[in-house]
Order: sequence, then structure tokens, then C-alpha cells
Amino acid sequence: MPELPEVETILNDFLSAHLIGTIIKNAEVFWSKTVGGSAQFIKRIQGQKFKKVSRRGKFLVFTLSQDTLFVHLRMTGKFFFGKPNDPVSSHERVRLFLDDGRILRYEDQRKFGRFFLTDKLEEVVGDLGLEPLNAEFSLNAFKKIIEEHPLLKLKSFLLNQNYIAGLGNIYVDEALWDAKLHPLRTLQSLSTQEIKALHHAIPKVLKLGIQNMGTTLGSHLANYYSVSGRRGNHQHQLKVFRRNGLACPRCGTTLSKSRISQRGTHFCAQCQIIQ
DNA sequence: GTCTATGTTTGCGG
DNA sequence: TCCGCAAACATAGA
Repeated sequence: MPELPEVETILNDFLSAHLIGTIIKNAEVFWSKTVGGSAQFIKRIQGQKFKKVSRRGKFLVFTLSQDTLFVHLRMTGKFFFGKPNDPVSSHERVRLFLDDGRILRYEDQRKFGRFFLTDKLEEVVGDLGLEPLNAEFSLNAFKKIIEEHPLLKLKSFLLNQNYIAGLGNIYVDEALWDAKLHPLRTLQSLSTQEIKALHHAIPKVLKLGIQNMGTTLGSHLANYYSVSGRRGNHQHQLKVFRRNGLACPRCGTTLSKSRISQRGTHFCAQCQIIQ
């Protein structure tokens, strides 16, 4: 579920909630796979202090006193604060007991989310590609990775975290629409102007998503919510995602949906030409 | 009840 | 290299 803008919103919530400085007194694990073995996870995390919270791609990065806790929320992972005697909810997988009396609760309906507690950072995030909101995402760096994979299709290229980290299905479709590029175009078919347009569109759609505090689709609780329980607002600003059958905001043509790179893909057949 | 889809990632086979 | 598929899982909707 959460892509870069949603993870960034969660990160900002943790900063507002003053997570930094708290110490993890104890942990409970209700689904062992989430943490890769509950006994050793609990033993290892006990007594560690939250020193810093940041983001790398779609990973939340909690820098602790000894280790780093990486959390990938995958589809349905979510954090929120509670009190120690809160009843365990049906999809709760982990809770961390903090020294200030709060507990940090983690729910994950589909159980795909993962915690990695390690001091070897490279093992978790070593293969991730460029951070699209950092200076390293320069036009030249972007051109370079495009040239390295001439035969890849745009959709699968943008979804691959090893090239650019943080984009998911929603923001890929939005960026391609913004740059007027068809998701099936190969990288080698892109003109310099088109590469520029895409390089511009990627941070643009991500920043817009962050401004709107992320995208919450649908209405049920498995969807994205920030730590404070807020829904995102960006679903109202989406140009193509889940808008198939509606008019393209740019040219009025009915938007299309098809299956590309095994993902539901939304685009305007009129302004995103295949060539 | 059955079938399909879901915002993610990884690993396998061709 | 690149692509498609299945799996890790649960639930909603047609």
C-alpha cells in the first residue's frame, strides 16, 4: 500500500509524536514472520533507544542505539500509538512498549510487512536505487540508468526499486500521465525531451502526494492511514489512477485501464501515445 | 460458494 | 536481459 509519499507522511507523524528519545522497554510479537523470529527480535530490541527516524525508498528507518530497525509496510502495514492494556486487535502483529508509557502498535492485515533489526544496513537497503527527492536524482543520473536498460518498458522500469526507490503503482501511473508517456514504451525509444519530462514528473507527483499527506484508497481499515489515524487526501487529486472510464483531465478522452507488468495500469490512450 | 482484484516484493523458469 | 507467473496472505466485491 504505502509508497514514498505515504511513508514520508508516517515519518513526519513519528517526528510530531516525539518518538525520538524513547526507549523500548519490551516487545510483544503476535506473528513471528513479521520480525523474522520473535524470541531473538525481542531480546535484541529491548533497551534500545530511538535516535532517529528517516526513510529510504519505501522503508521506514529507525536508528536505534545499537541497531537499525527497517520496516517495510508492504500492502497493509500500519503503526499507531496505544496504551499497554489495550486489547490485542485481530491483525496486530507487533507491539513495542516505550519507557514513556505509550506502546507502539503495528497492524498488518495481509502479513506481508517486514521488520529487519540489524547493524548491517547494506543487507536491507544496499540494492535500492536513486532517491527521487534527493539531489542524487539528477537528470544525468536518470539518463544513465535509462541507457543501461534500453529494452525495459517504462512501467516495469519505474516499479523496480533497484533503479529508483519509492515509486509504486499509483505514482508510476501518475508520473507517466504527467509526462505524456505510454507505460509500454521502451526506454530506448525515449527522446531527450521525453526523458526530461519524466525526470520532472517523478518528483512532482511525489511531492504533491506528500503535500496531501498520502493516498488512502477505498474506505475500509486495511487501507492507508498515518500514525495519527488520519486518512490521506491525495486520492482526490489523482489524475489517472483508478479513474478508468472517467475523462482525462487534460484532453477529455475516456481513461483506459489494462494489465501491464502484472499490475493494473491506468492511462490516457490519447495523450500517452505508444508510437 | 466462486472468481477476481488489491497499493509490494522476491524468486523461479523460459 | 527481460518477462510472466506464483507466492507470501486476507478481504471485499461482483
